[in-house]
Amino acid sequence: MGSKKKWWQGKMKKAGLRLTAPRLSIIDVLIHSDDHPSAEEIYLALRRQYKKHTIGLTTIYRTLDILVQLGIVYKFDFGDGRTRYELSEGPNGFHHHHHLVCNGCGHIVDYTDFIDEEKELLDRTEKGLAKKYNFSIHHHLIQFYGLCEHCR
Amino acid sequence: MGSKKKWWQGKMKKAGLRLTAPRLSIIDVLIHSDDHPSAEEIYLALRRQYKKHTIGLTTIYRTLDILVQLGIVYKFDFGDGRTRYELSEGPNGFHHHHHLVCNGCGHIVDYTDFIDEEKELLDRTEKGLAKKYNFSIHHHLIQFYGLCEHCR
DNA sequence: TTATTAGTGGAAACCATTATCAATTACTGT
DNA sequence: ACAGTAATTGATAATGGTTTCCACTAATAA
Repeated sequence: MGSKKKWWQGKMKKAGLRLTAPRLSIIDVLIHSDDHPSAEEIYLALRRQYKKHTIGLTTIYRTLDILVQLGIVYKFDFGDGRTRYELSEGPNGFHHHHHLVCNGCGHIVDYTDFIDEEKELLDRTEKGLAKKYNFSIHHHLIQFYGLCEHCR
Repeated sequence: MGSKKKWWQGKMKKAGLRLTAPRLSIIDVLIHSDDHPSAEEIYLALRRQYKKHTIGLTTIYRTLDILVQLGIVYKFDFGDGRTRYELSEGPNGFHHHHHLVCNGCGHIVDYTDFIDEEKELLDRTEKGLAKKYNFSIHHHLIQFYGLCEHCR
């Protein structure tokens, strides 16, 4: 076993941030979550996990902000009034996907189909936009909205 | 000049909604706006316009909700803590665009470049997703995030 | 016109997020 | 290991965008 470092730890260290227990726990929740928890959902998950010492909601929000800044976490608004979060890469590497949102029940599908074609076009678009509008582009967001079979 | 009906009026009528003065005013603000006003900005614009009778903020929110339901208006979250709105079609037809958002100052560029290529791929993706996940897809959202030249 | 129903808007409530600040904790150099 | 120092935490209070309530008004139907 080599010294397999968790990829986000390097980023945090480099930014001069401490690897505190709350921060690591929050990332841990995100790793073990297969959807897009809100700050409160993360808070509740941590409460369940560590009965004794609760991590304050304030800390959750603060930490998520930091992680978003560092690009470790992505931030989404699916229109249900709360911000939702997900890890930008899976625990052991990249796993890019986009979202399909049901306007009826709020159900969200993470799809990876078509990602390659999309990615190719997005890269091209990104370069074009960056040049024309003099932006440095860091990331993009694609969502499709509609109704799932149950809400049809 | 034929009987050129405002396209949204048909949609509203068909939905059994009344074409009241407040509703028409709100759409009017959207028509004459070249950016993405929030509910409050629309409220203030109307206040400026009609000194006498103010249209309540409640009505603005309610009406926007309805217009979003009907697909007359699109709803966006650019991450500045308020929901923003724009007409889904220009006053006399279609004018599809996507958004480029500066994370520094919040400046937003509406771009139409690359839209054709994007559209072609999106249509294809949309069909594929609809079939595979059994969704009926109504619309999509694409945003690029980065830093503009001033915030670089 | 009257009856009926849809729409309005001020005030109060709601609730996700942010600011405050005293107490705690992680890292540094010794 | 230890103390010094600056970053971090978290309970509480405040903020602010959005919704709810509900009595009043305006539009359509009979």
